[in-house]
Amino acid sequence: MADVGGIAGAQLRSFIERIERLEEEKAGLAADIREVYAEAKGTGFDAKVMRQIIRLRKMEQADRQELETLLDLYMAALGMADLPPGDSED
Amino acid sequence: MADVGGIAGAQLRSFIERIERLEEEKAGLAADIREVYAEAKGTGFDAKVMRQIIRLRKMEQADRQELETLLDLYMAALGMADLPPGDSED
Amino acid sequence: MADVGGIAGAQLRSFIERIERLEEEKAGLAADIREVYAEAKGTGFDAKVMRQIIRLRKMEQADRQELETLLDLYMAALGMADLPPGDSED
Amino acid sequence: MADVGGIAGAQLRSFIERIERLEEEKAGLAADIREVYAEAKGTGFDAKVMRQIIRLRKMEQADRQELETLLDLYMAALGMADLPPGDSED
DNA sequence: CTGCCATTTTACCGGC
DNA sequence: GCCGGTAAAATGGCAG
Repeated sequence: MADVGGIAGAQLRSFIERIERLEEEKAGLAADIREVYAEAKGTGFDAKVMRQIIRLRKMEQADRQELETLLDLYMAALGMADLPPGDSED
Repeated sequence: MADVGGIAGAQLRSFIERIERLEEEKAGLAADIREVYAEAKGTGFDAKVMRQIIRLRKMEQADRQELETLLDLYMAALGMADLPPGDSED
Repeated sequence: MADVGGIAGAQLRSFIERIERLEEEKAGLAADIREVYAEAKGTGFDAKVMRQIIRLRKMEQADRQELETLLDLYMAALGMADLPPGDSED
Repeated sequence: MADVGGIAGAQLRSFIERIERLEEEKAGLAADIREVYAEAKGTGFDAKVMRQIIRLRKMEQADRQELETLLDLYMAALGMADLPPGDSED
């Protein structure tokens, strides 16, 4: 610990408050998201399915990134420069 | 689902994208929070202690909320109004 | 998985069954709890209020725990032992 | 509410304590279950897969019960007595 | 049958 | 780099 009861106390307090503020904003966004789900539900969509879709899209994106990372690795290993995106073929 | 292949597709897409956007912002805030922890750590504070403090503060606040809820419940059970001031209802 | 189709199958089955057994008991207790709530309701108590009280008590207890944890963390950070009494160490 | 501050208080306390006791036991079982998962993990099994299996088995069992319930309904509708299991015909 | 709450499960983050 | 614990998300159950 830095300095119990000294100047560090004020600094710690500052850090804590910054974090709490950010967490509040985060909670606000979570609330917004819930609202959107609710609205979608009101329009006849099933939230559970929607969540699945979003999860899937995220994973596909992650896979894509992983693939690109792997590609970069291979290319680096081969001594080839980074080709512009959109030119990869399978 | 509302209408597979119909106009609902566009609507669903819109909902999904709104959510994804919000989630992105949320992830951004999470990153910010991590940064603050890192900065604090760099100044000599222990993240574990900080998290504990924040958790404790949140719980104290939650306790307060719980107590109020309990009070409201009791008052409702006793047939007392506890309406917010200025809120008239017919 | 350890060994598909080998002896591991029996082992897995054993784990699964142990868990299922425990879950059954757990479900039994949940049923018991529901019964108590029902009985209380029959005596004129409001389950919602009861739940709130129980939640509050649990949180107060949790707060206590958190405070102790925090204290331990501080003491550890300050290099103080906080060993249980009677626990000698060389 | 029954009687704020009267004899009901003792009764309420009793109910609360019974519930808290049961919840404690329930928590104990949850801990046991976690232990089994841990043990299984130590033997090389993946907890996530195990959970999936257990969920599946439960659903199958639920389906079976649903089927039996449905069968009972049909039989009742047909004015037929409860036949011993294994004697169902379509 | 809808909304709320508890529980459970998954994902993340820090420690060893 | 993995593991353990901790926080968030999500699912399921319950009351109204």
